[in-house]
Order: sequence, then C-alpha cells, then structure tokens
Amino acid sequence: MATSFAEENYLKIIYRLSESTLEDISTNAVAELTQTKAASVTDMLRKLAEKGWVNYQKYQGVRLTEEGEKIALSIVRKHRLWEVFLVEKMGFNWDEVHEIAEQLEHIESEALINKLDEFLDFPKTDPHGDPIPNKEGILPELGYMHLSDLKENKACVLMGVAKDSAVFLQLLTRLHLSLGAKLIVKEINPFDRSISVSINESGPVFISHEVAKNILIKMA
Amino acid sequence: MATSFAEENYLKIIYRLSESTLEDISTNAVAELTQTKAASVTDMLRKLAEKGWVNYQKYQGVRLTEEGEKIALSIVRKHRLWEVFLVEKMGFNWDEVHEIAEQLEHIESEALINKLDEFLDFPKTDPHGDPIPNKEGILPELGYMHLSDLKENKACVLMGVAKDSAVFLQLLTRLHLSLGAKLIVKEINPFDRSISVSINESGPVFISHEVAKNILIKMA
DNA sequence: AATATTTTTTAGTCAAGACTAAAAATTTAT
DNA sequence: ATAAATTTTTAGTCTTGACTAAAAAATATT
Repeated sequence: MATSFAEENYLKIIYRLSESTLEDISTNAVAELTQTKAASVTDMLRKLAEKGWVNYQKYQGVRLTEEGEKIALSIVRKHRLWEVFLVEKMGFNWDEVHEIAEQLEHIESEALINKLDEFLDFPKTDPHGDPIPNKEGILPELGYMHLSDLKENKACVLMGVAKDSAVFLQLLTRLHLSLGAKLIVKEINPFDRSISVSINESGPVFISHEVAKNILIKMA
Repeated sequence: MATSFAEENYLKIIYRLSESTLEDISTNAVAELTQTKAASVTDMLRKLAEKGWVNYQKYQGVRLTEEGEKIALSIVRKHRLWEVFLVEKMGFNWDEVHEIAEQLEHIESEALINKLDEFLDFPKTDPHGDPIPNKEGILPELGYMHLSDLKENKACVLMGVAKDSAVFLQLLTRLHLSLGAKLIVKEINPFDRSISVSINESGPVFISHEVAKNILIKMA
C-alpha cells in the first residue's frame, strides 16, 4: 500500500519516540515532533490504525505494528543514508544535514537507496552515530552507553549523540566533542551532576548532565 | 514566496512546452503533461497568475513571466543535475532516471544543489544532452540540430535527444545510438523520410523520420 | 454566415491534512 | 474521594489540488 508524505512522517516519529521508551506513545508527544496539534494527530492515528500500521485505542496512546515498524525502518534507513551522503560526499557539517535529509527520506526508489548504500560503502552509522538499518530492516547492534552513566577515571570513545538538534551539535563542536574523540571523565560534580572531561589527552572541559546524557560512548 | 510541489510542477511543464514553441501554451497541453484534467489546469493557472509567475488571460493560453521562468529554471537545473548524479555516480541507465529526478527536483536546498553541481564537475548537459542552467539560471548555448534536418553524406555527432520517454531511449540503446556516437546519413528515403545511418563507422541502421526528429546532433 | 466541433472555463464536489473551540476522559492534587 | 488540571477526542472549518458535468468561447466546416 502506498504511503503519503504525511503518513511516513508520523510513522517515523512514532518509531523515534518508541526507541527511547517501552511505553505507548502519547498523542501530545507525537504532536510536538510533527509540529502539529493534538487534534490533527488523533485524526491521523485513526487513519494509520485503519491501515494496520499502528495499534491505537483512544486515550491509550499508540504503538507501531510489525508492518508499521517495517515502513518506519525504511524511512529511517533512507534518512540516515542520505545524511552520510551529505556529510561524506557533499561536505556538509553534522549540524546542517537534518532538514535536508527530512526531505530526501521521502524519495521513493528502492533501487536508488540500495545503490546509495553501496556508493557509501555500507555505513553502519550516520554522522551522529545512529545505526542504519540494512536492506532487510535489521539494525546493527551497537551497544553504546550514555556518557552520563560513566564512572570517574574511565576512558571511552565518543560514538554518537542521542539528539541531533543543530544547537546541540554546534555546542559539541565548540567543545571539540566530535565522533571518535577519546574521553576520560575526570570528575563528577555531585551538586548538579555536571562533569569535567578530558578530550584526546588535552585539558578538561565542563559539561552539564543534560549534555552528558545525550552523548553516546563505548568503553575504550 | 514559497512554491508548493504542485506549483513547481506546473511551472516546469509550462517551461518545457515553451522551449519548443514561441506561441502561448494551451490549457490542454499543460493538462496532458501534468496528467490532470483541463479544469484543474484552469484553476492552477489563475493561482499562478495571481502570484505573478505567469501571464494568463482566459481562453488565451499561458506564458511564464520573468519571475516564473526563474523558478522554472531552478527546477530544471535541479532535475538535470540529479539525472547526471544518478547516471554518473549511481550507475543508472539513461532511461531509468527521469522518474527519480522528478522527485529529487523538489528538494529545497540551494546549498545542496550547488555542492552537487561541484561534486559532478559542473556538467553542461544531462544524460540526454539537455543543457543545465548554471547557478544564475543561464543556459549554456549548445546550438544542436535535429538529425532529421541533416543532408546526405554529412557526418555528425549525437549530442542529445529531444524526448526522454523510457521507450524512446530504450529504442535508441537497442540501435546503438548513444551520446557521442559518430553518425553519417547514408540515404534519405523520399517515401517516408526514413533514413539510413552509419554509426561509428559500422553498418547502417534504419531510422524513422519520427526518431530522427528527436535526435540532436552537432556537425563533425 | 451559420452550424458543428473542439477547447476552455465555471460551478459544484471530494479527499487529505491541517486548524480551533468545546466536550470528554484521564491524571494529579487536595 | 472529590475537585482541579491536563490530555485527548469530537465536531465543525479551511486550504490545496484534484475531479465531473454543464456552460461558454473559440475554431473549423460546410
């Protein structure tokens, strides 16, 4: 069955919200990310349920069905592959690619996206460290932790971010926090849980708990 | 002013039709290419005129204004650059790229299209030999002729096609008529104006007048 | 020049996807 | 446990861009 631009957006956003929780997704949460009003979301959820892409009982929130998740994963795959293309081949910065990829993700051509995948050498992650589903919709298992969960004096490598708003990414860039950086948590401030981190063996930088929560790492 | 997907399509199609005639473009001609009905076209032409992108008097047909042509040229530029990308970088054949480029041409990012242009080495023509407008909307002057206008025993080089339907392109491929081929018109059949042509010094191939009309050449 | 044909426009609908305001259900607080 | 606050849904509209059927204008034919 064909999917409209709007339907694809809703499925993608429900998928994104499901990534970070096991609970059903609320109407308001969807409204916020789609930049629409709750009433519009209710309408759309009924339509998506009708088509068998979500399970939705009114007032109970929403979850993707298996079929809905398959569609969402194909959108996510396209979005993330295009982001790799924009950074690696077009020379954009990691904070510039989201909006463009939001458009490119709706281009309909299985053939194109598979050729693009090959052209990019089958990347496992996008420029923010998010995993890219393969042709079959399988996500690579990355097993990243949040920097905010790391103990003092442990070394790790920055592998990704859990949020890709431009302002957040620009902040990281200003702090010299980029993918692949070697980090050691020097000190955790008990007052506000802010931390000081050394980056690639150089002088420590101070990071709020909020920022640390959104940095994904693997142990060195 | 922002342009919708539908508006961009109409402007592009009016531009295409204007390329091959000096007369005003009829409602029906537009309807055929947009795959809509004449009544829908009338509606849209009123809206486009409202926005200052076309000159339209009812029953008199339509022409692009300067501003409308500027928008159309930017869509055409995107369409043709994406086609080059699809053939050169993604490995598609010249008869496979039109539909995908119809989608890609609506991606909104001046920065992206200029980077793409650079990435492709500022091509002058698309995979069908159609000229690509530059950043300023200027079309390179190619000065091609139609193969159907060539005299007998004159040599020329195949530079483009005036029609990019998949069936036509597949026919040319089967006849070994591809961009850059050296052609000599051996014989013009006065009965139906079909011609026999030698291709790259090898045995002649027979071509209808209809086909010859849609092949663009430059003198050798 | 009058009639027939074709093209274009008008008038009235429809579906998708958004909105606001008000009602209903759920959750939180007292 | 009830009241207050919040969330979600319903009901009714709006805009965009399509449609059909009928009317009007332009073009072609005799």
